[in-house]
Amino acid sequence: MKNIISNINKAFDHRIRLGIMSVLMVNDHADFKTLKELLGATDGNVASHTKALEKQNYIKVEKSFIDRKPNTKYIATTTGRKAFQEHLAALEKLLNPENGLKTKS
Amino acid sequence: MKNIISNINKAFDHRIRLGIMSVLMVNDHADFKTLKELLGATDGNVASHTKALEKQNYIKVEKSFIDRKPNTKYIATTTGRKAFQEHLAALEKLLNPENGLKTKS
DNA sequence: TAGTTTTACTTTGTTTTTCAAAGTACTTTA
DNA sequence: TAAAGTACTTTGAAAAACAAAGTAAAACTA
Repeated sequence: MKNIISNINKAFDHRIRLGIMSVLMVNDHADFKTLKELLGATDGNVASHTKALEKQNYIKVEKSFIDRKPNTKYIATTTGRKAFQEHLAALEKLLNPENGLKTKS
Repeated sequence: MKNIISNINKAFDHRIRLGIMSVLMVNDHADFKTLKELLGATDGNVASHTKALEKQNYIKVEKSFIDRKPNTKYIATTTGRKAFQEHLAALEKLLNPENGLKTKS
């Protein structure tokens, strides 16, 4: 490890994306509206952050019609779950005071 | 709490700022060069992220000369320490799977 | 059944943030 | 005293974030 933040994943460096992943880790899927409400985000915000995670292959999208209305369902991919867990491990390591951050005694 | 990310502090939403605060939580101070090396960041990057934290009154800066060379020392303020600890609490709460993120049984 | 509102998103363009290269002001070394 | 190094700061381009506006179909309303 070259530096103390090298294992922190840039893709999860934003609270909305962190929130999306957290939701998708405990639920096998969540739809657009659910994410929007849980995160208190605007439509455009949910759209762009989910798109960013999709681009990285961390989540996938399934579009269908439920009750004749369009429904967009987001699901964390295996890659995404793995990446997120590694991110959490990196966070824990960084934030744990007993981890060599002290520069002098 | 209106939504699951409302207690996550936007000011710490970036890995470099997270790293700076982590370092300043365990060390009573750190200078420019130390932060730069620990974080593996560029000069401009350290400058702008410390400035952002300074603007929020989360860290303060002390400038002096050591061995006739300019030295910039960063110190976490009481406000900053408090804000960071609250941020960590919010993160833990969000990331703990047993915290009401499940939308259905 | 024509018009209005709502739902479920997507697109757009502005604003904000991030970033590293270049700049500054010294000090040190040759 | 010229060149190189140190310790930052400034700058401006590039990328990201954001919410307002747009779209399209459904549902309600008169």
